[in-house]
Amino acid sequence: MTFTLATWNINSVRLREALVCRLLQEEAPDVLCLQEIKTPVEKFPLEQFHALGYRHMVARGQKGYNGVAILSKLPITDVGGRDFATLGHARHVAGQLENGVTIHNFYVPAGGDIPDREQNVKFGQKLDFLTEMRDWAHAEKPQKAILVGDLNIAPREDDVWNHKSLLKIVSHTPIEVEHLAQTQDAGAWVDVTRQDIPEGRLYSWWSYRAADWDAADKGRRLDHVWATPDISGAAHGSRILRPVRGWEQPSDHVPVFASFDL
DNA sequence: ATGGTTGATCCTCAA
Repeated sequence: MTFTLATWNINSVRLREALVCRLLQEEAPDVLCLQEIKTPVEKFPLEQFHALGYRHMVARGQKGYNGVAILSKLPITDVGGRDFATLGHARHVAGQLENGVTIHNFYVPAGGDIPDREQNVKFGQKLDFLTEMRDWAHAEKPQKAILVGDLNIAPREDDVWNHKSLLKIVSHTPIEVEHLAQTQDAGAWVDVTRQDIPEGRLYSWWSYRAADWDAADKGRRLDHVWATPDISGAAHGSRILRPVRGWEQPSDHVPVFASFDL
């Protein structure tokens, strides 16, 4: 059986309910992982997604900020959501499909503007969150697992529009890239997007602040799909849906897709 | 070096 999964930072699911419906209708992923739903779970707009065949969901929400959800056509069991770095934020939820695959959906803290934990508490919290993800992966020894989400780090030189000019910009600093690499190594996670598309620039986010995001094209690859080695060979068909950034009243992130033959 | 935009909620903070 082949299933297709997508991850998308939606930046308010209540405001962009229609955009989610459009993606579900046009692309029909079996599973859609959302970040920054910005709502408590009880106010999540389920009805239209249900009507489109997405009858299953696991989620962690909070009022106004953060929040993660996994919408699925396939039955999915809630297997927990952890409060990494003890921030009291809804930034992780995990679900298990009937084929035994576990999906972890993450929204890693953005980290503020100054890349120094002495001057900026949020940067320290971001690094601590990644360190706890590393320790968790080391202890968990994940198998048949997929980890997706807005990890808020663009690790490679070709994951950003200009490597040199972003070295001191939060999301591409060497210390963040090192923390992300340690998290990835601890779970033996394979970067599925780069397994499928090893060469060339890839972006999944473009700032709202650019006058013309498309022409300027100052993007970063902040959104990731990882898999454990026992199923990474089954992955194929990765895509980043750049045109979604041009939809009406868009999120600043676009969906990242991957398929698995399992 | 600076300012640029968006969303939710409260009149500012986070991204």
